[in-house]
Amino acid sequence: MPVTIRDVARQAGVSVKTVSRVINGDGPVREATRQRVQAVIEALHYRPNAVARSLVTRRTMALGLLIADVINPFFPEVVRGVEDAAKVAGYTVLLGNTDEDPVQEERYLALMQERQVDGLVLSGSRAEEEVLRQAADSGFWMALINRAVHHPRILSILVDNADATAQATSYLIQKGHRRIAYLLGPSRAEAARLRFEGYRRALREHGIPFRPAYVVQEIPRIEGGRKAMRTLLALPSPPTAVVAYNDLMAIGAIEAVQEAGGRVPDDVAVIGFDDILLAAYTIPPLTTVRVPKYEMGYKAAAALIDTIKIGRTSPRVVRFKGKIVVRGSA
Amino acid sequence: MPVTIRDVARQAGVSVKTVSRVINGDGPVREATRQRVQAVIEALHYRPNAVARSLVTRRTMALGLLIADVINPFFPEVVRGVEDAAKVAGYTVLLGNTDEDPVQEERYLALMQERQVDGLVLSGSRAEEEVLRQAADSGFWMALINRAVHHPRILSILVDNADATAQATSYLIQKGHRRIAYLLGPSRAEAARLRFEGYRRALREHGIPFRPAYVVQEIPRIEGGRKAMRTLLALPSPPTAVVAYNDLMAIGAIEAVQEAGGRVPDDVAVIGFDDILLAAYTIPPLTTVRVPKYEMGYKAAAALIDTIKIGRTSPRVVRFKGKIVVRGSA
DNA sequence: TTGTAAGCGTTATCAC
DNA sequence: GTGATAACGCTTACAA
Repeated sequence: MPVTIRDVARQAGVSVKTVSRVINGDGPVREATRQRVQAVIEALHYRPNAVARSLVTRRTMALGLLIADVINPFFPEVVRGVEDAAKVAGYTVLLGNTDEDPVQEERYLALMQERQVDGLVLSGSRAEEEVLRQAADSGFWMALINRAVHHPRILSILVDNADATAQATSYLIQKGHRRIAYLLGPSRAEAARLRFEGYRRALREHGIPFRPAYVVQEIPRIEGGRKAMRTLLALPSPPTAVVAYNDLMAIGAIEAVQEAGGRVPDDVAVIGFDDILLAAYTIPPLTTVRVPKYEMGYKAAAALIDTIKIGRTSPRVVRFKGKIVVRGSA
Repeated sequence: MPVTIRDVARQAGVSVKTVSRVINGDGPVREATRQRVQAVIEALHYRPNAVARSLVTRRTMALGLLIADVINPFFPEVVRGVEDAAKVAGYTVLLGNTDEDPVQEERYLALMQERQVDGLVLSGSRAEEEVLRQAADSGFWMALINRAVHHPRILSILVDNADATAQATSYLIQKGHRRIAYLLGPSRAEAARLRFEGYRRALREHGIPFRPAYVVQEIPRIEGGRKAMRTLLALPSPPTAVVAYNDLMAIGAIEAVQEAGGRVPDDVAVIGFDDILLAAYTIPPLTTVRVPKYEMGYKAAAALIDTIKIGRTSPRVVRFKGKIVVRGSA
């Protein structure tokens, strides 16, 4: 039988309310009483039951965290950022992997609501906007990383996807490239759309015509990048440079070029996005856009917690800047 | 105001118990009643409050998961394994990073108990054995990954650290190496002791004298490996091969050799442990011992859940085999 | 097949 | 300063 607040009260010869006061350090308690209660708490190894507390306070001091997949090297840093911010504020994190599957994400969303988490951080979210809106309407606080949804209970933590990709593309153009391809990510992802937009904008600004054949969409993994690059290489006039939706695809692209007997960056320059750990270790090391993943996770959780505390989102959107990291692939 | 089981009952013109029966699909309910209740549940968007349920059932259907650090490439796969097994069984995962710090780990342990998780999975655990024992004594179920503690409520999920390292060392010996160094991990880690033991055993079995100067202890990161290797390289008679506690140290060692103008594996052969994603992408790609991280995480959670269900650990220890993956570094 | 009442372990209300 | 007592939203006897 676990020891309860009642046991402590009885043992200390006080009421439960007094014990509660001692635990939470709120209401007034005579010092002598406090010490006596404290002693009993330690003697009995009493631990307050957070479940019972949550039932009455209506707060679980827990945050849900839904990510696409921890094994995907983009997410661990986000997770760590969220966890650190949560810890600082006394919150616990409930983790779920959604595999970029709207159905799984929605299922988890419902689960998190049942579990009464005080707020939810979503990274790699692919659920229908309507579903997110509905959850928010029902009183749920959310922070979206790399996705924007305009709603008074939804916070968005963004990186300047379009600008950063435009910069990366311009960088290639300045290096003399004209035949620049784009490896497109999943169309459900807002980030994918925005990055692609940045690519097109840079082309436009430099007066380089957009060629649909230079855009290949694939799954945002190494295999996807490899496959996409093979397609591009088979073109009558293959590109001399490639901008990828993310590092994983970029790495796959490098592999495909090398498999085909080409050299990177001499034959084909490759530039990625995210700056995952692996990026520094490929051959050649990947030139990419660094996304402040940890910081974004931290900020998402910290801002969400603030939001919950004050009862409104302010600010509604936080923007981070991506930064080109020039290494060997472009 | 959130809608409760009472609201549903009132609206459907039945008792709360009947609604409860419909939700949980237990007791007998007339089909017509069931449908009526179900309709009201949907109309009202009713979601049972898991906190209230947990308070009375005394089960949270939640597992705690304490790891050293999600950013350390060893852990994401473990996390994913745990999460997948938990999901299958209807459990939720509460995540915590302990940074291999006993103090933080113990703090989390207490927190998880307050939160009433049904069981706890620990990977990269560094808490005092006494602390774990005490938690177990107080009725807490635990699964330890890569650490053995003999206790009726503690499950251990192990990889054959000693054997696998002995194999790796023997592999080097068979390749003709005689001056083989060892990069030792954190002495608090049981895995570190066991792997080191395997190294010594292999040496002994092949009649190669053990040289203390060939053992360097460092933090189990890339920097640690680099530092340790530099020390070894400065020896009057430096080793021609190195076995590392983990891949991160091995990667650092490779870097140190190359920095010093040496070639891997020609001048110094390097062999790691774990087989993290990065291992396949270093130059040269790392020869290492593959540890079934995902499987160990999955098994830990699955076995823990079984254990909770039947009320006893059976079996008490699960052993996995490491397997040498020969790539380019040895 | 359905309902009533008690109680899970806390905190909140309001009196003393 | 301190203590009864009523919630919180649900499940579990036990009745009906």
